[in-house]
Amino acid sequence: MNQTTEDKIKEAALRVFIQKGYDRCSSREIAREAGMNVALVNYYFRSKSKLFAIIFESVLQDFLKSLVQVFGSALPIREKIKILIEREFEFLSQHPDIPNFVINELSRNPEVSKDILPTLEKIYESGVFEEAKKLQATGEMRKMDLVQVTILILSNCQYPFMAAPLMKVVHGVSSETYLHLLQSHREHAVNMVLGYLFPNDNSIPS
Amino acid sequence: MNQTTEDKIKEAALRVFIQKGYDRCSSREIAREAGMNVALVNYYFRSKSKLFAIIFESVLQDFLKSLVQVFGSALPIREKIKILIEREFEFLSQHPDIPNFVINELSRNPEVSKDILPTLEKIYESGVFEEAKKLQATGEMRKMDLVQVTILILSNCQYPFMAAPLMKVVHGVSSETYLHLLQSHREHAVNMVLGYLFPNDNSIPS
DNA sequence: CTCTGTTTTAAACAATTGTTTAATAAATGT
DNA sequence: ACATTTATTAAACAATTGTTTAAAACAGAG
Repeated sequence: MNQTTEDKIKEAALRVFIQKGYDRCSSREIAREAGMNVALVNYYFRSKSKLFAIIFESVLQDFLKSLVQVFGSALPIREKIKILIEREFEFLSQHPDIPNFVINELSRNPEVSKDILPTLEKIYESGVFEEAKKLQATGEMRKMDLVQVTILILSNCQYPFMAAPLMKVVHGVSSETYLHLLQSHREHAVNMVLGYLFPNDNSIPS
Repeated sequence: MNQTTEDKIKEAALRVFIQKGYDRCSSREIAREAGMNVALVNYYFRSKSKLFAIIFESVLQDFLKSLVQVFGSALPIREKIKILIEREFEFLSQHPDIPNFVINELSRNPEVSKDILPTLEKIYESGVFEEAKKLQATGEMRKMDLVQVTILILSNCQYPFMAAPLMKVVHGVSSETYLHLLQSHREHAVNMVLGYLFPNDNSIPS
């Protein structure tokens, strides 16, 4: 509990922003969550939107961390994808509402802090795309646009968590049973994606 | 243009609600979009939330229509899934922001109108789940929870459209090239999902 | 035209929003 | 001890929100 007032505000803002989004919460709500006066929010961060920019940038960094770390590793690409999917499921199990949050706020304001660019460049510098192109040339990997490969992977990681409210309505399942389902969904995601991207690989159970 | 005032409000509300969500727009904005006074919104619909309930229910119906129609058809299940994916891509190409809209508003208020229940029951009455279980018993279809089958299918249809703002940031592509990518993504979704759900089927190109 | 009911408008309502101000409390340095 | 920043507070600001009111414009019937 030995944290500064500024940090208390940031933590409260993180919780409130992620849970409700920028427009669905008020400065007063953040202050209340942090247990202090409204004016302090602006005293430390000048405005609600400036505070949000700080929070959003750090969330986006966290959100992209796995991507950067895994792609930057020295593993063969098949392993990279496998580990990436597993890490995503792990991360999303603990932060299931971050994908929706990021996508919503990006669509509200697509301008993104330039502090993110170096992070993104790390992915490109890792050479993972060149590696993929080589494997595609030899026929080991299915030939398809590499943006689509990203879509393919993230679809099967993030959507299952994002769509929880919808699936609960459609299938009438509780939150607990749904989250339990997602646990066993992880290996399906791994097997399906790898099986499709590397059709000649027989190490994947059919 | 021979439409009644009530309909003009509904059309404006549909546009505004879907684009911005319930909390990010005002009654006055809807009225302005419809070209009339604010008070008319409440004159015809009593309140913003009652208007929203009407709009949301019809959007949800549209959103689930493909699911109901395709599953209710007489085709073999493999064809059902194939056509469902293709229909989803078609629908989402024209309404790319509906999935996010539905999921956001459901997570804001999970209580759903009971008018949706008959629609959902049609899916169960179609016998598609029994059909799937039979094929799973014979080994023709991969054995997995049928909720997960739904997740698998919808992941690869809806997420690509939902994640457009994120993908644009990560890969630095324009809206046009991204939407173009999604067109060719459709067959990948079909082939991957069918290939995974029906492992022994050789009619799918590897 | 006149009456009656419906539709539309401008104006006002209280509540809430983000933000600022001015005063107080706490901390810091001398 | 005092003086000076720094931190915190309550109160107020104008703007915007959803909603209501009361009057005006319009419609159709007699």
